[in-house]
Amino acid sequence: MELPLKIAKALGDGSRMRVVAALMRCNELCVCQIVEMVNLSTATVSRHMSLLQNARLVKNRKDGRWVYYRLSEPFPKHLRTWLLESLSDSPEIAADQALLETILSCEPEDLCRQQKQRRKQ
Amino acid sequence: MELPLKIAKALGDGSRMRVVAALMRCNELCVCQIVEMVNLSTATVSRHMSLLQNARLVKNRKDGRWVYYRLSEPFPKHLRTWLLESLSDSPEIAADQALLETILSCEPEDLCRQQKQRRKQ
DNA sequence: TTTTCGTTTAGCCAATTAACGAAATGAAAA
DNA sequence: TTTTCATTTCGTTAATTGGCTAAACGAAAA
Repeated sequence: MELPLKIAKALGDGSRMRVVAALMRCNELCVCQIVEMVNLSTATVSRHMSLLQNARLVKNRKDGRWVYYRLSEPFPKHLRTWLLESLSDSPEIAADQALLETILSCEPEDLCRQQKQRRKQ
Repeated sequence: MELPLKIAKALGDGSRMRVVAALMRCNELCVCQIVEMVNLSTATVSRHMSLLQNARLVKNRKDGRWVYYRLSEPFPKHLRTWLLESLSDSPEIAADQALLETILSCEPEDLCRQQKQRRKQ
């Protein structure tokens, strides 16, 4: 029961469910992109991601200074289907999706620069 | 996202996951039978069950003084499949299953009487 | 109606979790 | 090597959750 319980706990938080939903469509996202989407501090997002990783729902890949997250392979198939179905009509997820298109249209470097600017204000 | 999030939170507790797993095999269980299985106070079990009901994972039926819980109809199909798969090799769930056979072999009335006895000790 | 009794709700406390800012890490750039 | 900078870890605080006992509820029995 340990792993399925970890998985349920991992999905039992709004921000983490939004990230998983985003990764089901996005292939991969780096931390700063996720920060931009969920609007939480980098530290908080990092902790959320390590929880998701601990539940084996995501894995990461380092590219230079950036860390990219994507869904784990294999991601539990039926869990994925349930999530897709039950989140298909969620306005929050749809809004995230729209926001992500903007986020993905610029380079992570630019995103980080913008976030740094905002922090100074 | 509200309902799927409620569902994930509801499943994100060991006792509640055990109850759902039990109900996937058992058709229905009354509160005192669940108390016997998870070994928590009646009040705590009742609170867990109302959480599961609020996530629409279970529904109840009153029969005299007893309240029986069963999985909701419809229970999310793919979620059920994921749970069955991922819990199939869980020793805790197997132990619960064995315990349930004993529990189900006596009438709820007897079970309640025994529990009351134990409380007096 | 009054009593009984299985279940639920209320009130409280301890443990867990989620958030942040600050400090540490570690890899690329200078 | 030293600096830079995205990310992670640490330390703290506020909010949430899970547990209990006691009180309330509500239906059946007396």
